Amino acid sequence: MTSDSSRSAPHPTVKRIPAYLAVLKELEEAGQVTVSTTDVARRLSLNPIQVRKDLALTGIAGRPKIGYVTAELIAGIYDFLGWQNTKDAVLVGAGALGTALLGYKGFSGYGLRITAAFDAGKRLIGKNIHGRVVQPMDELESFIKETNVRIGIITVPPEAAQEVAYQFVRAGIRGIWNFSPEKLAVPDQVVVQNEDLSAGLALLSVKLSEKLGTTPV
Amino acid sequence: MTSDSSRSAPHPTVKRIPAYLAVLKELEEAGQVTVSTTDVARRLSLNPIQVRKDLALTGIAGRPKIGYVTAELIAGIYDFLGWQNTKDAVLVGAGALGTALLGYKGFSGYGLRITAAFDAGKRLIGKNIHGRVVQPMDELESFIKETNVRIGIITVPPEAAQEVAYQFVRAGIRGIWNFSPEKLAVPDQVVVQNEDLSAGLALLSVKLSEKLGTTPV
DNA sequence: TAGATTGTTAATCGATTAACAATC
DNA sequence: TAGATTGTTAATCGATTAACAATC
Repeated sequence: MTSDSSRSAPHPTVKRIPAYLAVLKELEEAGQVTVSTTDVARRLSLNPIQVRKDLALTGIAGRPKIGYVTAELIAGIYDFLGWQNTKDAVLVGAGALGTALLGYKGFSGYGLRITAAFDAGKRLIGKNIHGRVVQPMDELESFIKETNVRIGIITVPPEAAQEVAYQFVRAGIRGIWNFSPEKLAVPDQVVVQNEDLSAGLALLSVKLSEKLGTTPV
Repeated sequence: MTSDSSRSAPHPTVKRIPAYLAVLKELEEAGQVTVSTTDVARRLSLNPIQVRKDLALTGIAGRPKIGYVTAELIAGIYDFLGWQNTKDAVLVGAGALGTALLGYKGFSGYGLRITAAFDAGKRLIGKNIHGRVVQPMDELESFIKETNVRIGIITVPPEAAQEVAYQFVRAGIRGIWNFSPEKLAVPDQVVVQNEDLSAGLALLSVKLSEKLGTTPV
């Protein structure tokens, strides 16, 4: 055991891991049996030392001069992220964004399967979206309890988000993937991951202004 | 002038700014004429010192004991982000995610207006999505040049993303908002903001494993 | 063997937090 | 006036990068 397992993994590192996974999968498909961090770093415009340190978290060791066994590293990353066992999730809010997520093929590669969709709007209930029939909100809590699902996805308008979060928590959801711009109040034992478009757009705006020389003040 | 305008703004700060904006707008609507960083920080579970330092970037000064004038601070943030003047953008990839973005009402509050949508699929061309008619790819470059739009949004499958980026660059796009998981090669004068679902999901997975006590190794 | 690569320890860098004087 | 709040300077913390020994 190389790393101190009591310290939790640094967030910046965790966020880079999926990019490593994508590159490694590509290289594996191209028949590359071993891979060096120099190579991975170059493909992602990163520092090789950083890549090495990040990948050390998986517990997979490389060999000097040789590098890492591609397949071993891929398996190590799946283990690290817990993506080797597919986890079920429920989605609430079957609007445009919810529909997009329900139709997204890539989640199977990320160990996620959205098993059910719910919505408050009568117009959407009963509609089949990419193989899942939209269910009414008053069935949400019993569904979560019965199927023991632990991940909830929120794609409702901001004013409805907190109420959905309350229902999630009451029913036993432990991880919330929040696509609404609303900050959610949840108890300590529940984790929230916010996907905030406005933060990304703010960064794009500022980087763009800097690049264009139009200091935005 | 308080801050050194030559140093570019720290990314973590820029990403927090929209959250401040949302809180301040809410408070303004509730009739709160002045606001303290203590109050803003509490509502976002942040450190007041950090909020104060972040908001200093806008150049707006507060007054001891009083706080900041809410409206002034809001205006300052709009200025800082360059969101006071709405910027036009083109979107390529009119699938589920593209449709969701085309239908998103919130962008007007972020100074963004998606003026046109393009797609390579004959099935989608001509379709009216939230008021914009999907155009064929061979009209993309001329459209960008004619309308002088500077922001491009990519919501195509990963294998098509780089080619779209090339077309964007040739036509004069300066900022790319990339929703595909593909790393894009672009020249120095073009900025790219990646919205990567897999990074967010990786963080949720790891945080969840830590919380559930199932050390994922 | 020589050179490339790993992996650890140390140094640097940048962001966050603390301390505190100024002030309404 | 006293207390709350700003805003600056200093200290701390954590992540990135550099240096370098080990090794295939």
